[in-house]
Amino acid sequence: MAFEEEQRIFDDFVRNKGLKHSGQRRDILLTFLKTEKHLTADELHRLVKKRNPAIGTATVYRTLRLLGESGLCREFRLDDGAARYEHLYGHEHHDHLVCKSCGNLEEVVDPKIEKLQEDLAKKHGFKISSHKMEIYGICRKCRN
Amino acid sequence: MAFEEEQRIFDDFVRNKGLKHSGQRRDILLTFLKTEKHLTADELHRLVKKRNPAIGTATVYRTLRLLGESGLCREFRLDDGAARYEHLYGHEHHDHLVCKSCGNLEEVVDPKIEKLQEDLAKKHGFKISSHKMEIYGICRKCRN
DNA sequence: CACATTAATGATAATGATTCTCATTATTAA
DNA sequence: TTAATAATGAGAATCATTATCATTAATGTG
Ligand SMILES: [Mn+2]
Ligand SMILES: [Mn+2]
Ligand SMILES: [Zn+2]
Ligand SMILES: [Zn+2]
Repeated sequence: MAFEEEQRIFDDFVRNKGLKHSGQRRDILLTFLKTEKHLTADELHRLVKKRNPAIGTATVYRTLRLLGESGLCREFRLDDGAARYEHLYGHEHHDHLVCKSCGNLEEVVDPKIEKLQEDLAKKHGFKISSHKMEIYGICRKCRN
Repeated sequence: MAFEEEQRIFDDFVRNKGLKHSGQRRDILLTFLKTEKHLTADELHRLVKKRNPAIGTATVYRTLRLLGESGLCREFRLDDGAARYEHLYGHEHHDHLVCKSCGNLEEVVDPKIEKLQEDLAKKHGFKISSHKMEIYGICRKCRN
């Protein structure tokens, strides 16, 4: 089984917090790790239920919060409102090209833009803690 | 009374759509125009009720949609989930510096960043329809 | 292993934002 | 003034997410 590194991180996190392990948490973690998609809690829940049909909504949300706290995942939201989750561990910061046709998210980074964002903030006396940039449009595939 | 231009745009829009005028719509429009803040529907509703206490929630949402369709306002959402509305007519595209301490939004534009965003999309064969960029952190005032 | 302690779970209720439904009222053009 | 029809507001419905709580499972100890 892969993801030993991530599993170890989560195990350590759980132990250090005085929490307990559970089959549900393991199922959710592995299902999350197995996809590189940007899933909503509901989409992840559907996937996890293939592995363990009894898992409840609340447990998915609760575990997602723990994954966030342990540094394994990151929550963000597009303009559609629902929260989405993506891998954080071993993934550099990046922004997204969001296709309004197929819904796919392409991950991109432009160091020049990142630099200019810092300059822009500095010029306004603003201390950055994070930023987000999304470009909406039609992806190459969908344009044919 | 100011905002003649915006009022004419809205009147034309209503007429061309075969809709009707109403005191409520006028109250909501004027209240919206009078602030330069980035309000949620609920915040706007509170303000409008000072002018007309009987106005209902649904009417605020319905009118906000019409303002959007007529080009007078733009909906967007920060990472907190709730939709916010800002003036669109007579306002250039801009991005936001979002202060996590006082909640203030500062409007900014950097033509160099805008240009690099286009280049970035082009490089990926992506056809842009819009984009959003938000920088989160602490504003000058809040840093003391 | 048996037990006590305490965290985890899942069903379900609750919440907050937004939309829908519908009976009533207001606007408009004739 | 009237007939046609759009607009309104109250409240129900919806959707994503969180809270509550009785029950179950995990953990450390003897
Ligand atoms: Mn991503
Ligand atoms: Mn703005
Ligand atoms: Zn696409
Ligand atoms: Zn501030």
